Amino acid sequence: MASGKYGKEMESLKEHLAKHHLKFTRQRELILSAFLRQEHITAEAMYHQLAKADPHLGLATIYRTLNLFCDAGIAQARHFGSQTQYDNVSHKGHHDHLICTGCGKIVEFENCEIEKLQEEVATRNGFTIQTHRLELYGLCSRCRH
Amino acid sequence: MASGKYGKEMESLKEHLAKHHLKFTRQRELILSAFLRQEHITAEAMYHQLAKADPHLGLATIYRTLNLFCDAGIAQARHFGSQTQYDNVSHKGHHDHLICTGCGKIVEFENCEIEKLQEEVATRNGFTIQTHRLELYGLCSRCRH
DNA sequence: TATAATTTTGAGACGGCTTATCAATTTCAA
DNA sequence: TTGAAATTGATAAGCCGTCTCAAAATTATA
Repeated sequence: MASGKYGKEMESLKEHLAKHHLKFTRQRELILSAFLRQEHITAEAMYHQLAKADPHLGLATIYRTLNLFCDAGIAQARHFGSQTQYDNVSHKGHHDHLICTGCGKIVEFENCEIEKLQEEVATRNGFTIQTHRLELYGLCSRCRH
Repeated sequence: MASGKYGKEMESLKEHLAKHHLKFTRQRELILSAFLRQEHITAEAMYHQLAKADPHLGLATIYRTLNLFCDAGIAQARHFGSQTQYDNVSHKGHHDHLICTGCGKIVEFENCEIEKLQEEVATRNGFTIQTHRLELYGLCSRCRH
């Protein structure tokens, strides 16, 4: 099965495409393969990164495709400064962000206890968690001075 | 003392103005009074809200002033969607959100244990938290069936 | 108080990031 | 294979926030 090539993300994408009568294209496959190698990336960065693989790939297509990934639950958009970061949910599943409001530095962290408490909160409210977003904004040690 | 009218925020602002040789203006007072009534607001929303009080107040002035509040520690900018939300720092009773990906239902919750763990994570990484954002995405009990 | 120096304002121009448009191309089901 | 439907690339358009600058307001100085 060709779709096994990129693992569960490809499955998620194909499922989403089928469900919404969308098509599987060369560009979408290319962008997915590149995206899965990242923890998070901007559309612009991906545009430059893929310029060699396909010089004609348009920036609009990258934006559209990354947004498609968000709809399919593979990516998650995060706004910082004036740009949008597209996070790889599979990497992210267990890592959240500490974001310095001074210099923009981003530190990733994991905390099982927090995740466990999140599950409890969800269960208490009758929810089944699919994904989450936790961002702590503050000043890093350097910017505090 | 006239500056007591809006409490400690006015003190913070005047202190900041004095320190940086900036001036206290009618517009800054107006915008501060409106800002303090909000938990968070966008520049655009404030523009419309103040249109009656002062039809000539410019949008640029609102942006400049909200950014000034950030510098003075009264407000905190946070990017949400394509817009910037200016959070009122003095309102720290912030709640987090459970969001149903099926029907869009939003449930607010608070969890002190999670907050405590967040503080720990931040401290361990040398950060001082100013604010945070926690969103749990999943299916509510109704949408799961 | 009058005057001078400095800052702020408002209106609109501008720039960066993202989305919309549309003709040509590609995909996919029949 | 064929035709309907979706996608693409190029670029125009849009949105948000900042910058510019002359006029106005505020503060310091005399």
